[in-house]
Parts: sequence; structure tokens; C-alpha cells
Amino acid sequence: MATRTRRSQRRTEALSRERIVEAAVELLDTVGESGLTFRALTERLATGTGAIYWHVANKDELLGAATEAVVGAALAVEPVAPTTPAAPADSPPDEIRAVALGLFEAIDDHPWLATQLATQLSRSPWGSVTPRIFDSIGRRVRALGVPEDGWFTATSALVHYVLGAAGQNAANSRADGPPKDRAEFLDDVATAWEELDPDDYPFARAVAGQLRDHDDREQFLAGLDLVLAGITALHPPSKPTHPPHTP
Amino acid sequence: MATRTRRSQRRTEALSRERIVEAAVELLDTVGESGLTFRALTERLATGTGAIYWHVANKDELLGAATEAVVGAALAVEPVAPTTPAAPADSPPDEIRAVALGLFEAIDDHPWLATQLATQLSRSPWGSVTPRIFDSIGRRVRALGVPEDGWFTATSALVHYVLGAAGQNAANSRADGPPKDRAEFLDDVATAWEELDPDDYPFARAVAGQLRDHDDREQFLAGLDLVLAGITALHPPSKPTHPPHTP
DNA sequence: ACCTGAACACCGTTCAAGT
DNA sequence: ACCTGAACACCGTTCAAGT
Repeated sequence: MATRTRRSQRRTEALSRERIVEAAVELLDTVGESGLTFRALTERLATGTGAIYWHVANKDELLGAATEAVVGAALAVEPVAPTTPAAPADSPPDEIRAVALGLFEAIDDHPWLATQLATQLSRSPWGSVTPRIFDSIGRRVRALGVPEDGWFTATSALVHYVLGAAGQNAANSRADGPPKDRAEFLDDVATAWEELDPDDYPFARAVAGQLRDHDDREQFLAGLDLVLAGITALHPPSKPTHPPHTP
Repeated sequence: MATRTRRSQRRTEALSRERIVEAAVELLDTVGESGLTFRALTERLATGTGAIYWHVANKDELLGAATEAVVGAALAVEPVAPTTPAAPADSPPDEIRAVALGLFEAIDDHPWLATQLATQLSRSPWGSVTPRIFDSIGRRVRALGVPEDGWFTATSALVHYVLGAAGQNAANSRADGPPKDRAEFLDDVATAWEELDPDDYPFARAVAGQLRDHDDREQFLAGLDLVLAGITALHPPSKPTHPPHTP
């Protein structure tokens, strides 16, 4: 294929951690997780392996930095309160939908994010990416009027749904093959599910049709609304939605 | 949770795919994902690398088979309708809680499952593990009285929450270090969150206390109930869709 | 059919040596 | 301080050769 566009003669810029992370993201996007090697990196950056190790401790740290960079960019465009009082601010549910869609699209654009985020959430929640995601959603959960002892549960449910659902939608393109059309992929899966033993998998069979026809984004938002409905059901906004600022 | 120390000389049994998968699971459990190598496997099974390749195509397939085996065992103990009419059947929500707890415990016992399941759900939903999990939960969603066009959304929300939340609880033990006590781990994370910049991470800071004190299982079930509440809110069980078996 | 084990290509990481 | 690139230990996979 024509993916051999090698612009490795870019030695004008000095090597930096930023440039290394940037190249790592590009490699992950184009050749997948298995394609990110220090050798490929050195070729792309026209340098030696030792140079990379001067800026980055090891591959795990590089993967973490790549994840941070992409997630940071996705959450950076999150909606902020408008400066002009004329424009009405988004409602908390709408803001949550916007943040969730931002993460959805980031994972869609960078399928390796799904696995990487799952690893980071469980293995290194002290890093910046976990609190960043939790904060971005948790702030809006608070604005929904959820009482304090429900913050963590509600935010966890949202975060896990968002990352899990987005992860399942992405990554239909394998590293070792031509990326299939999304519709074709869904059709293959639906067909496989329809051919399962109806005694062992009655539900998968029954739902195969919905799988084939569904729209990813619509489906994602429907599930998000379901979780939001659960929050509202458990914490009905009886009072005015804005919590009083009195201590 | 018996820590079984197995001697490597067990040459009485012939090599088989089953025995290879069993050894792979043991290696994954004891030395983590990076510890599963064909060399370690050959040593443990007292054989050569070629012998393993006779029964298993490659490492990916082996990882998939290990995942299947563990998930299959976890879902095999799922509650079945009691044979004696005297014992009342569990309600659908209780059954969903039981299945979810089974997966929670499987992931807790085998932390590598979290990443592996995320990969399988997105990359190979045609395999048996995805429809198995979806079916196990989806059957009960159906029993809740959810209308057909809501089956997939409700089941997806549940599955993604369960796998995500369970995955975050597990895997606090790194492969390259002594496994920390869970309480100590949570305390470390909470401390790290408390030390974040309050302007950038107000929510993470505010919620750090809940993080330190919470009980994993209780927290997991609270989130599950939140998603269940969302299902009930969106699909109120107005009429008894399924009259229970007349006693 | 099932297994052996050397060989191959490739990978992450290190380090003495250069500027 | 920053970079080079050979060297090392290790890994997944193959395959001619054995039973």
C-alpha cells in the first residue's frame, strides 16, 4: 500500500519528549499497538534507540504519555460556561453527553485507547488520566444535584459505560489486515450471532438484527441516557437543580 | 482461594489443548500477562515449543482460550430455575446481580481478564465469549419486561458497567512487584488524588475520601443498582409481562 | 498423529563511547 | 546535556527431524 510516506528527513527539529510522543501516537494510529516499536520510532525520528531512552523511561511510560496526550486533547475541548450571559449554558446532562461523545470519538479515532485506558484505570489511577476523566464527568454529576455520597457511584457508572461502550465500537480494524467497513463488520458479527445454537444463545440470536442495523453513535447515546435516567431515578432533583452555595 | 503449588513433573498425563490452557491460566494468575511465554509453558509442561503449537495456533488463540475457559467457568455457576417449586426463583434483578458478581469475582481472581475481555469484546465479538456474556445478562433483561427494541441498549449498559467497574477494582497487583494490600492501595490512590491541584481536579479531590473508605463489592453493587434503576425508569414494569410459574 | 529442539527474526533495554 | 549504535537477553514462531 501507499503508506510508506517517509518524511524522516526532519532533522531540523531537535528531539524532544513531545515529538517522541507525537510519533508514537502516529504509529499506534497507523500500524496498531504491535506496530509501536523502538526501532520503528528511531526510523521515523531519524535517531538512535538510546536517544529515545534519554527522554522516556521505557515503553510503558511512552504508552502512558501517548494515552495522556490523546485523552487530554479530547477533554480539552469540553464545553465551558459561556462568557456572554445571553447564550444559555448547556444543561448538566447535555454537558455529560458532550464529554462522553468527545471520549467516544477519541477512542474511535485511536482504537488502541480502549485497552490502554482500561489498563490505566485499574493499574495506575494515581496518574493524571484517571482523575482527569473522573473530574470531567464528576463535576457535571455534582451539577445534577446528586447528593455527595452518591457522587462516586454515579460517576463510576457513567465512566465505565462510556469507556466500555466506546471501546466495543472501536477497534474493528485489526492491525494485520485491511480495515473493514464498519457496516460489513457489523454484518459479519450479526451473521455469526445468528448462526449460534439457539438453545445456548437465545438472546444473542434474538438481538443480532438490532446489532446489524444500529447506528453506533445513536446506540452509544441511548445507553448513556439509560445510565443518566438511573441517576435521576435514584436521586430525583426535587430541589432546584442548582445546589445552594450556603455551607 | 487456594494457592496451588504444582510440580513441573507431571508427565503421566498426555499433552492436550486443555492442559495447555490450564497451565496458561495458572501462569497468568501467578506471574501476570508478561509471564505467559511459550518457554515458561514448555518448562511447566515438560515439553517443547513445537508441541504446544501442535495444539494451539498461536499466542493470541491461547489467550482467547484462557479467557473463554475462565469466563465459561464463572458463568457456568449462574443461577438456574430451581427444580423444587417450594424454593422461589430469584427475581430477574437478583439474578442479574448474581451473574454480575460472578464476573466481578472472576476478574478479581484473574486480573488479566479485564484487559483480555475488553480486547475480545471489541476485536472478536464473533467468538463465543461475547455472546456468552451478553446472553447471560440479556436473558434476564428480557425477563425484566424490557421491550424488544430496548434489549440491546439495556444489556450493553449493564455489560459495560460490570466489566469496567470490575476491571478497575482488580489488578492492583503489578506483575513486577509485591502485591499490595487492597486497603493500602486505595489509601495510596486517595492520597494521590488529595494532593492534586484543587483548581484542576476539584471532583477527584472531593471524592478521594469515598475512594479510601469504600468497600469494593458494595460499591460495585451500588453502581449496578443504578444502571438497573435506569432500566426500570425507562421501561417501567407496568404489567406483569411474564406471569410466574403457578405454584 | 504427535512431539523435539535448534534456528530465525524481532523486540525492549543497556551502555561505553562520542559530540 | 544529549545522542549513537552495537550488544544482550528474551520472545513468538517455524520446521526438519524424530517417534
